[in-house]
Amino acid sequence: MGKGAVTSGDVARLANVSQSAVSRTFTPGASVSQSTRDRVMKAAEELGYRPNALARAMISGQSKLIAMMFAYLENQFYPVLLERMSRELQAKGYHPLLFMTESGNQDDVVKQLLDYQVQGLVLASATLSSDLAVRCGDLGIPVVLLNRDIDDPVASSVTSDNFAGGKLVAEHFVKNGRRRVAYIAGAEDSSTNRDREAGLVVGLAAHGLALAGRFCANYRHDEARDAAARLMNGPERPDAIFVANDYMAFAVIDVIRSEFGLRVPEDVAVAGYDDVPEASWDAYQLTTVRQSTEDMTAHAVALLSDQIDGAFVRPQKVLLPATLIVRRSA
Amino acid sequence: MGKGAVTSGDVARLANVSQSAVSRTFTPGASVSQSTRDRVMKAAEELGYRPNALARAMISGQSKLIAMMFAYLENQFYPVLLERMSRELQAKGYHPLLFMTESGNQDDVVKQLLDYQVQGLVLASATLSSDLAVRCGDLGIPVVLLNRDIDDPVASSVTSDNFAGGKLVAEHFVKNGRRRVAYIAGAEDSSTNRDREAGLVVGLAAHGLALAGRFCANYRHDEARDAAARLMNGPERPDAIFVANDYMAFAVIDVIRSEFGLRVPEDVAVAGYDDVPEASWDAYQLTTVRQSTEDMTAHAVALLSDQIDGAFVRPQKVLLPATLIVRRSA
DNA sequence: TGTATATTTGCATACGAATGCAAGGCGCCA
DNA sequence: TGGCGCCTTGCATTCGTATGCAAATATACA
Repeated sequence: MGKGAVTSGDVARLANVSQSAVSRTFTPGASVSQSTRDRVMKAAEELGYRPNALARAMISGQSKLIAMMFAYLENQFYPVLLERMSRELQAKGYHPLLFMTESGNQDDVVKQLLDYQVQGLVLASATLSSDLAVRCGDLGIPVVLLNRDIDDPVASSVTSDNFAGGKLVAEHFVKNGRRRVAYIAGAEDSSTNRDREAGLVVGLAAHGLALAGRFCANYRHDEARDAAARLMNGPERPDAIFVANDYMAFAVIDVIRSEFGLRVPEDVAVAGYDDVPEASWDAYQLTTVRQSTEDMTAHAVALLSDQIDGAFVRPQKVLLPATLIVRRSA
Repeated sequence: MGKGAVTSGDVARLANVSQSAVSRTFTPGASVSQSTRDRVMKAAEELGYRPNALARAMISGQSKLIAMMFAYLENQFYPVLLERMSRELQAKGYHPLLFMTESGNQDDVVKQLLDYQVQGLVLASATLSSDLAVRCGDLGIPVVLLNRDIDDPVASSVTSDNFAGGKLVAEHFVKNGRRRVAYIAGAEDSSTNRDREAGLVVGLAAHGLALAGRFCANYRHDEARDAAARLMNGPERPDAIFVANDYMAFAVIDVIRSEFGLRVPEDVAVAGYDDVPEASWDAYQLTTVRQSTEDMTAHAVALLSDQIDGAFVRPQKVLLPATLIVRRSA
């Protein structure tokens, strides 16, 4: 049918103007008189014309594409982040190009997204390797890390104050009389995990306590179940467990209740991190540290567009406040 | 630095060949001798050259972009779908462009995605308006509906056998002695919801039963809580509730337990639909109807690429089997 | 060795829109 | 009426790559 093949030339012919006039009509701020603009718009409407974003991107160097890389979406925090980011990018006239990475193919993925002349890159799973970000940053593409950070100053990052968050949990546990506090870690090499654990440890130390146990579950649900079981079977059963994120905390609570027949929080208190929507559900009522996805995405988008607009803007590290949300689980 | 501005011309110059030779080297199936290919590849590597996908798309008409539209990602089923779809598209050399729609902006979104010359469209939330699909289909862009369907034959669709699934639930309830079966609906205008309800009603009728209650919760968690409360407070409290999807079923179980202090399934049985990962978690152990996301996405991608490759391929309606997964909740 | 065929190669052009440049139109003021 | 400046407009070129065509080279076969 229409074949979608309506070009600015077609519109120009129908409106009796040059192709440039059509282009200018669709370019905000270009110099066109009201009368030709009207004629062009009328013709465009009649033909159902819309500017080809690819052609436009080529000549202007503005693809309006932003790449978003995720390693997984199982952890409910990431879909929330993805949805918000996408909406805000769209609102600003950008379009998110989604890339799911696997452990082996990160290099390929980066090459692919560069092929599409993306104007920015958002990395949003905690398990992506750091030198990827550096590589893109070197190519002049703004990079924003969401919910993680790396030492290299080439990339911006938006995280909550994970250290403070971990400390809040420690203090809450101690204040409620918990003495044997264990930690279930995410991935050892993630900054997020490191900081949360450090906050917990420091917070406990302030009251003369040390970790009563620790296992790494790599941000995975099944490994979190194993870790919880091992903690509960250990020589010194903990009376409180801080889990590196909510997603794993749900697994921990499940194990404590179903496999050990114990009560949360009476027998074991559990706290998570993120405050995903599911954390407030009755089945878990999870005490957790909230990081505001609104603020995270708003900052991320602002950082991106600032760097895109003004080449002089430097990458920044944004640290958002962490809030303890006390529910029944601790 | 590099500015990413390495073009095929640069490579050609360094390799002492024409720009065409470079282009052909990077075009599978093009005619290049092994020796020039080697020279080109060496030069390309040296300069860090990669073909500009946008320019390539313009000339070849193959953007390799697939638009994916979602209305929301809260329901855990959609992130799963999104992740799988993205991975499979990537594996086939396509790239997913993500669009989140709101009730008001669907028209804008369609225009935007058309601007990017997408080669296919995946609609994956049950609440998206139907004429979107039709409009794109009319423009010659293959459209695949995931987990929903419309009457118009212009769009392909991949759904599970929702009617059969609803019936399975009815039979399971009846077999276990439930007599007062209620239904909590998704959105009234969604085919998925309609079919699941029809299956339930027919299945009950086969045993001389009628619905003991029914509320619509629009696929929303909070509305599902309200609906559950109203059912439980109603004149004839149900002994079983079929909820149109798992996401709402979790809310229903929460209300039954927390607000009414009743047990699932002893007092009220609950069944959902989708078999999202969370359904198998101990806190809910939700009996549900599984629709295989593997099969759904595999079919969706196959339908898309078939239609893209051969313009003669007709849209198809794929119906996947529905399997009852019996867990503790019913 | 010569001719016929297959393979490579470069040239030139196309894709669709944006934009610098210069020419045209208009109004303003003296 | 002439001269100056501003706003519009069209022409031509550009972005980076793919591809039809014809020329050039290599290969096959007699």
